[in-house]
Amino acid sequence: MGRPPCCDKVGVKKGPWTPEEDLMLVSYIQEHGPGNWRAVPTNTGECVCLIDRAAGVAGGLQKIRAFLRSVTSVCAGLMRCSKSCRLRWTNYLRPGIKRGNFTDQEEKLIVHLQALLGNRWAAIASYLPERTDNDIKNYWNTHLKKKLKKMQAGGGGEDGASSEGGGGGGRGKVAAALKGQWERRLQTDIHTARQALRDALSLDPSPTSAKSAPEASAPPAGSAAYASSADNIARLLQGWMRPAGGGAGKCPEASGSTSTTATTTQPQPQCSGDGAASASASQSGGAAAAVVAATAQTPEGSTETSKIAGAGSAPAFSMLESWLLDDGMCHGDVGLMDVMPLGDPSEFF
DNA sequence: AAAGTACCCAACCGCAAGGAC
DNA sequence: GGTCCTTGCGGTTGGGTACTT
Repeated sequence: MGRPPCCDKVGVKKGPWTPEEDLMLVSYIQEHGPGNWRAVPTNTGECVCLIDRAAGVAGGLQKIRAFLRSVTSVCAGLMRCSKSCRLRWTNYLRPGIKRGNFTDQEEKLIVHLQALLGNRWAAIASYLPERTDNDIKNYWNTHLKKKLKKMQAGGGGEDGASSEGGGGGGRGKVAAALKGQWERRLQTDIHTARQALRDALSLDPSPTSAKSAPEASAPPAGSAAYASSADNIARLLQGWMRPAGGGAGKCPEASGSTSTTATTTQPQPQCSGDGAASASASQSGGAAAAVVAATAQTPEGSTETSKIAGAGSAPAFSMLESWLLDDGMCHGDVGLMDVMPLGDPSEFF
């Protein structure tokens, strides 16, 4: 048999993405929505027309248009394989992505989930709607793994949750037992698996614990300023405006402040569809923001937008339960971080 | 100041699952 | 039912940057 390569190896560009490539991709997705990645490399030649169409939104588009026209390769479409396009979108460009600076709360949640789910980064990422699996995976490999190792080596073993540590103290055993329990049940019946998940999470539904959300370490859900891809694109645009000094595709301010064109955006209730996205566009006022906001409206983006954090709500167990367990519920309505106050990982188990 | 080393992260690769034909 | 195609996932790598000597 043998699977054919996802694309011709000849003439396919690899390596870091350039700002113009990013914009082409975003423009394409604005028009067609995420998905059908196979068609992206061939169809992205349309992007200049799209940008023309959007030219009235902000003056900055004139510059973008001029820039794109100055790049001869633009009209030939993206010289990228579909896989690369999808990855770039999901890991970097899609709306609602928060980059860098993991909060303590997020850190703990990742540790919890890693203990429960193992290295199923996509599954873990689904509980952190504004983080990508790649981001979480990187963060785990570079920070958390070491941290946990240190803790265990330090004798405390505050968190026996590491999948590698395995041993640890009694708490680690409990965690392992819970994990095993949950997985066994998952294999037998989805309903019992749901119950197992409930058991494993063993949340205290009391209002006191619900109120104990660490407001200092994490912003209130309603006002969480998650960087949208408008910010991401704005950074790219910043890169354009500068002399091409650094490596292509690398944003000088990749983890730093947002540009002047992009203001902080509110969490967008993506599942509800349109309003918030366009609001974000008008707030940002930038060309890329308009492009991105329009992208967020695409109806095909259900799989993408379902990961996007929405407005917070009172951290009630019923909400958490729904969020976690209801297949039909759009996960974009509320992020787990919004409903699940986290304490010490060791307390968790 | 230069060289060496460690760290971080974006991107690639290969595999697997699911759907279409 | 079999084959091919597309998408998603997890592991790994390579290049850039920061830090140390």
